[in-house]
Amino acid sequence: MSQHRHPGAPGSAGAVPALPDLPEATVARLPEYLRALHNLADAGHETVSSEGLSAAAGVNSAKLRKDLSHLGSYGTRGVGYDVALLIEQIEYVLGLTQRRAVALVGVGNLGHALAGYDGFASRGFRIAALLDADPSRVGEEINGLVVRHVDELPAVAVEESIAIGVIATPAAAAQRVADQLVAVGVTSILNFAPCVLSVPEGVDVRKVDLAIELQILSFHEHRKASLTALPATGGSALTALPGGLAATDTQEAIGT
Amino acid sequence: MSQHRHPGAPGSAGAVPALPDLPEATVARLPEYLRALHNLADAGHETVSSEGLSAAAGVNSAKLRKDLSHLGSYGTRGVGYDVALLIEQIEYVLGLTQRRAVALVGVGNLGHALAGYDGFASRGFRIAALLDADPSRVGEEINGLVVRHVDELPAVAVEESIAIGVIATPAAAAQRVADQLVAVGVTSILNFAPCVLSVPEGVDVRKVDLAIELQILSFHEHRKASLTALPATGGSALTALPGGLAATDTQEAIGT
DNA sequence: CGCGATTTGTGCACGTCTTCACAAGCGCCT
DNA sequence: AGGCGCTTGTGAAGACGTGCACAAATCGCG
Ligand SMILES: NC(=O)c1ccc[n+]([C@@H]2O[C@H](COP(=O)([O-])OP(=O)(O)OC[C@H]3O[C@@H](n4cnc5c(N)ncnc54)[C@H](O)[C@@H]3O)[C@@H](O)[C@H]2O)c1
Ligand SMILES: NC(=O)c1ccc[n+]([C@@H]2O[C@H](COP(=O)([O-])OP(=O)(O)OC[C@H]3O[C@@H](n4cnc5c(N)ncnc54)[C@H](O)[C@@H]3O)[C@@H](O)[C@H]2O)c1
Repeated sequence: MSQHRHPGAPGSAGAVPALPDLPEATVARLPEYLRALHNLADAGHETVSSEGLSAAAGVNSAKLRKDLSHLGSYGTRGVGYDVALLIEQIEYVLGLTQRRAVALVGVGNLGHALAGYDGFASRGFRIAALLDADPSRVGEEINGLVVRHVDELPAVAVEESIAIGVIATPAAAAQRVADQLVAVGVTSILNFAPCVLSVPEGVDVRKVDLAIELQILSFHEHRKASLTALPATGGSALTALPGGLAATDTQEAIGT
Repeated sequence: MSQHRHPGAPGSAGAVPALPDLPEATVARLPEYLRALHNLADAGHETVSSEGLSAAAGVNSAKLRKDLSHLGSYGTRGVGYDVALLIEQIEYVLGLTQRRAVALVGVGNLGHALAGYDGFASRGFRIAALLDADPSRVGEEINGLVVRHVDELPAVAVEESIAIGVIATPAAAAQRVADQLVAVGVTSILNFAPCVLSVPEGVDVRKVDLAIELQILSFHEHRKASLTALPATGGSALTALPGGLAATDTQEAIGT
């Protein structure tokens, strides 16, 4: 992944392409397709059918075809999609042709883990700065990066052309940090703190909340339990028993 | 119209198995309401209007009312919702009246952070076991819990009545771990590894993928940039101008 | 050169989610 | 008691997302 030509392109031409207006649901799935495609490429596949790719990504094949058709994608009927080309296309649409610089604010428990995560680098991002408010943490070196004080954010933003801010501070500080990020021009924020952030229009915020995920699972556990407590139909019972391992396909995904 | 069973009876008399069949979208928001409610309760509020709660949770008030109406919840017209009662109701529906035991598999970079996270405990869960395949990690104590070998999973599952499994291993090991979890009766899995898991029907899997979140943000960045850029020729329209954007006041506006 | 096998791209119908708008219910004040 | 303002709960409409089913396109082969 060092070359990137064919930016977009059906119309080819040189000018900046009109970015297709993708449905949110599609945008949320493209990264999944991209990951699956990279796996396929590594495995030596040059082309892949919608059936194959959809299986690898855990979605319905018709949905996948529709998603790809939205970005004016090129598949070949009777053959499938060219893996390398599709990777290029998706990376272009997602804006991954340039490696975006990420600033991570809050280098605590979670922040440390994130700072040391190489999944960022391999998927189009560069952690360009670590920031914290705690003087005792400032100066610490993690993974080759030195933690700087959050007050240096304005300088750092310019130095590193920060495009995305990640908030990993306690909830109480999150809004303040978000304000600071917005103030230096950041228009995309990934928030790990369990709280709602207020930001001006034009700024995108995505939230990751662990406890919420668990609580959703808890609901389904609760529901499953309340169902097994009733059924009278003699069917194939099974409750807590392991039984056989008939792991088959099928999804179980829910969008954010 | 029809009489609803008595609302979440924490005391659980004898039979209240019929759990309302909530829309998935609603289920995903309930935890958010719950968090907001706890904040309100801590702040001393005894009641809250749908307007107030929806603002705190970052959603539309009509949506909130419809969500709550689904779980047969009773608010009082002209007054609002009783905060304490609503908390009870939502916790009941989400199955949080019992503290569910969580097994965390993969105590590496991320696993360490999760193990030390107190947001679990305060939101209805108990990390009951830490498991890893690396012998050199087994025996390590984190936050009062000793890391055990993943092969002990069957024993641990019984000892601790594990209800939910969290996978924080590399992607290559995730499917295997999922199979092991399923084999010991776990029917809810939270997966941090960037891969698709195959599980039998009846098992719920939720995935958290950091890179995907960033890539979605990247798309919107790309889109925003392509909109603001017009005449300038080619090249990436890097926007590193902090002073450019409005200073912004930071109130209102929510990212969806 | 044409044919059959294959696979894409999409029209359409259906289900889910969101949002508006408003009647009905509730408490309070006079 | 009656009226008034406030807030819930919900009908209806529309936006959005999903998946089937099939025509159109393409390849390989005889
Ligand atoms: N640890 C986890 O596994 C985990 C999981 C999910 C969510 N979270 C959430 O992520 C956030 C961080 O969790 P954590 O466990 O790392 O907490 P932590 O207390 O270990 O780390 C927080 C860090 O933020 C820094 N900080 C505080 N105020 C700041 C400010 N104004 N500017 C910059 N830095 C500031 C602190 O100095 C500290 O280093 C919390 O909101 C938590 O709820 C954590
Ligand atoms: N570190 C992060 O911030 C971060 C962020 C997002 C996603 N992730 C994902 O989370 C997962 C873990 O990341 P990490 O940085 O902690 O990796 P890590 O290598 O630090 O830790 C992985 C741990 O899993 C253990 N393990 C390996 N195979 C196992 C098995 N079969 N059974 C039990 N344990 C096993 C290893 O011994 C190791 O302790 C990865 O899939 C990663 O992509 C990590």
